[in-house]
Amino acid sequence: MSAPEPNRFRDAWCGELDAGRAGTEARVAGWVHRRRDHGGLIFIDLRDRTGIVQLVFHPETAEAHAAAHGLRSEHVVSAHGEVVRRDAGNVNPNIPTGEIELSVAELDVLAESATPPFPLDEDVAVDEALRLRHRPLDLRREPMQRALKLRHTVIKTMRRELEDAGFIEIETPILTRSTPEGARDFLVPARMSPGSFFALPQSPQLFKQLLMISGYERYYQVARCFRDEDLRADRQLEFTQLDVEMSFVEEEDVIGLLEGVMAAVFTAAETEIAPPPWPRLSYAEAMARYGTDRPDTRFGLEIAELGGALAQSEFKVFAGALESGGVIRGINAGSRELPRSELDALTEVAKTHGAKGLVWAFVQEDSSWRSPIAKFLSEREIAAISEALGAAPGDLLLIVADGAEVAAPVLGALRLELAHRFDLVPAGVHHPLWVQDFPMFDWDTESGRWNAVHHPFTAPTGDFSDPGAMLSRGYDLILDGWELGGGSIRINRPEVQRQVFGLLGIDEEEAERRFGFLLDALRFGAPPHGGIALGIDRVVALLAGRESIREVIAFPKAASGSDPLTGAPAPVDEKQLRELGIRAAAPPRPPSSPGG
RNA sequence: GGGGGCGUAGCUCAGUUGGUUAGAGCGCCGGCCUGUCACGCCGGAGGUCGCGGGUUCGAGUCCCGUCGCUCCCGCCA
Repeated sequence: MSAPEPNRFRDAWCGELDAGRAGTEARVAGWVHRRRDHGGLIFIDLRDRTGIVQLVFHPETAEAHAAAHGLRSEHVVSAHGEVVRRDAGNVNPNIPTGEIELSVAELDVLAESATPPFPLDEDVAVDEALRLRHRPLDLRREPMQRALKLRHTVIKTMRRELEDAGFIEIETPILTRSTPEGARDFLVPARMSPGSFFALPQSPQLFKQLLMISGYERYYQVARCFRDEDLRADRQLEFTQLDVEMSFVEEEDVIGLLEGVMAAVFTAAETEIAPPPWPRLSYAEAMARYGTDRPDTRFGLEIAELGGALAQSEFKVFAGALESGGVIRGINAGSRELPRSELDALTEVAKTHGAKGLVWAFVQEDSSWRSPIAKFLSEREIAAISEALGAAPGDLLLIVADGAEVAAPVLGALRLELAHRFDLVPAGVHHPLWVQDFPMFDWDTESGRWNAVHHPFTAPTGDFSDPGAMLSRGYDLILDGWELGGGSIRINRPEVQRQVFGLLGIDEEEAERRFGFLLDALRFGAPPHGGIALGIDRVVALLAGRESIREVIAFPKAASGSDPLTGAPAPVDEKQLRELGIRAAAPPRPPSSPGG
């Protein structure tokens, strides 16, 4: 960081004073990080955005010394004095400025601070609700400063890489029309059209496609997106994505571009990652081997297919699953001796994800099983399962028999649970990969129609006469089990777009009403195009090693969807509602306070 | 909407089978201290045990409800 513009508050950064400045005068400003008042000598650790420097107050400089005596945590001061090299015995090797200190001649107290509600000078785990309520203070803490600086670095690098590749950033509307990403929309009542609503964008999807039709060819945007769904550690009501779209491209072009961008981001974040190209996995393979479309491949525990070994089984649970078109799959959890309570806990995990039960078996020295179902299986079947799972004496085997749509996620969840429980994820290792060849449609038994697995603007491959077998030209970027982003080659021919709408049960009239502007634009020469959207919050959280994206967002919502800082959402005046022509069906709940 | 976890001093936590006046460390306030850097020493203040109800001679502890935070399922790419 370059030296600050000199003014009456400061002419140097705390964190950048060094022995080279010894013997010169300097003026610094910042917050009181810690004080050590010896009665005679007073030491103050002064903090600004660059770091910490020690101020020393000698009794001989009576005025400054008296003022220093009254300093408390987080008071804001400006100090002027001489930069002095510390004696060898007084050097503090723990801070970058530990070789020097500022011997203060003049001290200005610019603002006092109430006692902070939680410590800012050490990295202790403080209740998150309290941190969010006092977010401005929380953001002073070093971990948050680091996180937000990293976020800036990530975004800056993304912009630089895309600009170097000829992309331009174009803003798209925040007040727009509901577009079907599948999530619930946030609505904004339109005062000038009573009874009508804007929707906040779930993504700039249609606008970026229109920009391709408009001939910009290479667009990006750091775009805020909104989805009115329940929150999670990796999901907020509003989030930021790097939105990219390009013309005259196919999958390889987009994937190659993004690998370059992400590799540059990792470099900028000083984090190791394998050089591109990164591995590809088909959706079918990801589901079969890892039980999820966003596999964490940093550890093994792959899922194995056991149906072949059990085709003739007389064990009812297995035979029944196979007869009804289901599967039998398992995981070798490795050499573990688990008490009954832990097996029950694993069974609970399986049930949470829809399994009716979980079969466990310990492989004994003679290769026989200790398992509740051992007596129902023939020796040959046991041997075949053990073989398929690569089992050795001491291993714990977990088996699920169910429909594939249940067995896969159950085993996927068990895989993660085992990795977590037994600490199988290697530290400091990152595994990127692409998942491709998603099904284009899936059959929704509830509504009795086809759904778009990605979204209805994704280009399909295959034959419309067999929608269930069609694949999409989509691709997801997965890193360590996090879905960092997804995109696709889009439909650029109106007749294909109409066919997809038709299959989804959207008739001509509805298509015209909801997407007429897109269909119309497609008539005037849409180039082949495709793109991707990367979840920036997730990218930063992953690079920062944080479990939750709240840790890399300056002012996030709590998991309940409210903002503990501002109290949003909050009731509004009756007058505001009248102007908008709307009425609240329920009286607003009074703003709640803890313990209220 | 459903399930799990948490809620005790400003902060982080302990609190036995239900039993007398609810504790510790840090922080805070006061005093002493001229080389500390998690300064040290002495003294002090600080509690609606989230909130409401119940059981009991007696509840931080047991029961019911409720609020808040959080993780997960559903939902959401």
